[in-house]
Amino acid sequence: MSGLRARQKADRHRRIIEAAADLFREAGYEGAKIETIAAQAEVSIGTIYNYYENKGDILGAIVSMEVNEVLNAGRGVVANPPANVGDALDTLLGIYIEHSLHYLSKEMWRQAMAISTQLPDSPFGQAYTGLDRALTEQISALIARLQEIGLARGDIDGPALGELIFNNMNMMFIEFVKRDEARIAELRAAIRRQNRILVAAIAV
Amino acid sequence: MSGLRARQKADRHRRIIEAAADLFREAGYEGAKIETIAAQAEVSIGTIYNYYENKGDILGAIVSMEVNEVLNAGRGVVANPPANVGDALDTLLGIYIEHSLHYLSKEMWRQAMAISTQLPDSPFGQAYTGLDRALTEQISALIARLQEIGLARGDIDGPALGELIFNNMNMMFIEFVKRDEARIAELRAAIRRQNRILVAAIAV
DNA sequence: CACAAAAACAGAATTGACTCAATTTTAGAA
DNA sequence: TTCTAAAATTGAGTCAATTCTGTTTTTGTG
Repeated sequence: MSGLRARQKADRHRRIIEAAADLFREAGYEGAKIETIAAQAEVSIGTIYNYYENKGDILGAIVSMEVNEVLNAGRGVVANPPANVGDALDTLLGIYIEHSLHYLSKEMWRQAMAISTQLPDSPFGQAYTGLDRALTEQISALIARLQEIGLARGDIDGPALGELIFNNMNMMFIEFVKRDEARIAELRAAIRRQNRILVAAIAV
Repeated sequence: MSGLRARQKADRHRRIIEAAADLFREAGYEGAKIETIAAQAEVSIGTIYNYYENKGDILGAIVSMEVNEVLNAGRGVVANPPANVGDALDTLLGIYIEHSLHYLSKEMWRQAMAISTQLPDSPFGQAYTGLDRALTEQISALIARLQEIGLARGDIDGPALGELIFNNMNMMFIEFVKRDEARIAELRAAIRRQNRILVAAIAV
């Protein structure tokens, strides 16, 4: 039952993603033609569209892998947070940001974000919304953890705060990927400055 | 010197924008073909591209008008803010949000936002970044005003707070336009809930 | 008023994402 | 092993944004 067909399918998925990732890196998202991806993956154009609804979904598959890695890395911080609110937030958001350009270029991020708002109901659009939610929840989980430990005030609206922090970081990240010359260190510093207001309000 | 050519130019700009706005409303952004816009504006396809770099820039011109109206409306609130921090913020952000769907549909917003991150260096991409900045600064100006009046603590980092509030609202607005069934009232309520944390931290 | 240069216009040609009807491959029943 | 239905693949064709090149209009000068 797990026969040939399933194996070929998985293999073709892999070949398409690999070819696309290579070409996106080399030529950029716009520069990578479906025709070229198909050729490099040794499948036809039609097959690509059998596996992915549109070009954006191919990029989406790559972005999802990246974000899932980030979520994974974040778990460690939530389980074992630094001993004060400011550092805990900075560490978690730092992981998100530092990881972000490992596999994806700024251009790829720009495209991915654009597609996710342009086609919110496409497979990737929905997946992306889910990833955002997962990140938001991880931040909320960190806050809940800090409240448990007694590092953050218990009367704070944790979920709302998590959204606030994620939304702000995400918007800052969008502006960051829009400017090629923007540096990660500056991004982190700016976010720290903004979060300082919150940290002051919620630290015990 | 201000002769025929300049007048024709202004007239063609107007005709293109009007035709595009009509068609975007009727058929949606994707559904509106450049060919049709050109026909309705009584110019050729080539001429449209002489006036706008790409389809997105046409939408951009419409969005810019809308946001400028919103900025204008916001000035009144900054000049004469409600007598407490929570209401002042709610009133200003309320104006932004309530105005937002006057001329633009959610689909048009989705496209506009997507384009602004996809092509940050296109004329519209840059304009959009400028508009975001102007909105952020207006929020910061409101905070400064509240600090002057003595309604907000003077030791708060106003500019950073302005960014935080704008970024959060903007991200919430993006999620709002991504879901057709989302309602303005719910959006405002969610933002109020998030801002409550900030209001508690900065109100005198 | 002519006329040359500059600016604007026009629309056919190009390009690249995506579709679709025909063909090939696989699964599994007889 | 043979056969048939279902699943998957293929690539030529479609569609719409954008480009490009030749033509027309405007401007300012002699």
